[in-house]
Amino acid sequence: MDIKHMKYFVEVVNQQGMTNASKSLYIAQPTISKAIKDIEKELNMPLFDRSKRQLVLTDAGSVFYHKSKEILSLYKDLPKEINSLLGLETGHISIGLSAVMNMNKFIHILGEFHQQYPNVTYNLVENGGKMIEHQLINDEIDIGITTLPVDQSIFHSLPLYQEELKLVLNKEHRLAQYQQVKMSMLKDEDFILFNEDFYLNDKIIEAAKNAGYIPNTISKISQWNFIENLLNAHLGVSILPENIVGLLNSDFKNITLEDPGMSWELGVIWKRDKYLSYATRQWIDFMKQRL
DNA sequence: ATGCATAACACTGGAACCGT
DNA sequence: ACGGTTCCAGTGTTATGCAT
Repeated sequence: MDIKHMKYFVEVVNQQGMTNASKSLYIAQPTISKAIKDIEKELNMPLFDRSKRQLVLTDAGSVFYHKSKEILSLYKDLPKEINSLLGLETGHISIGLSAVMNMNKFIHILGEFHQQYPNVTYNLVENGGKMIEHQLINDEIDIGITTLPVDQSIFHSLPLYQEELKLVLNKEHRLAQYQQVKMSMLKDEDFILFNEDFYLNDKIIEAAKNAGYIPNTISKISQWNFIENLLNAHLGVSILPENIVGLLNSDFKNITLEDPGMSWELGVIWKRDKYLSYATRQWIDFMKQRL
């Protein structure tokens, strides 16, 4: 059994079948079949339940899958590790960014990190908090920036900053004259919310429920800058973190919400029990120093 | 029809051997 | 010591069988 066996096995699981795996790996199906048999022979236990139409992982197969992924990840990062020992400090970091955050703060820190480690490259992906957690669990990204708290048994976290959530509406709106508003006063309003991938969405719906109603959602978006157009068109009101409010056109009115708990905290999170590349570890250390 | 397993065969690279 | 040849194990392919 070697790295190649593990690579084939992981691909069979990922592609949900040997035939699909053979296609994605550009090799013949029997090669895969034989490789899986070889592993099973060496381990002396089946990795798949073949009695069903589709291959199903056995308990042993599940353990082998997760361990193989770890080993393949270690193997992939080996050249980078060696480079870091030689002082070349190269690497690549995939970062999932909350689509509801002020990017300027983050980009500034990234810029400073780049000065120190110019050979490190990045993949920046914008998403909702739930999707970021999902991507971290599936090892699709190395680091996420999202809402805290997170499940501490799955993730490590580092708080970034806390901010208030503000009601944002058109200046001509009937509530625009108020300095402070309660959620209960928004009972008859149409809400422009984020989609279900966003924890902000959950928070707003929960606050509305606490105030005794289910918010009437007129539109669900995945990019905060769409809100500007929808507010301009008098389509409804929205609730946004104050850092995002600061980026909006000044023609909108933002109002403090009196209800308790209308704030949130953003933080850096990464998966527990996962091997982190040299570049990723440096990035986390750098963030810790900066914060 | 589709997907996995098996058999037979081809190709490749390394080890062993041999002649110069 | 060096270079050429042979052998063999490992890894892949195609063809085909079998189960669902």
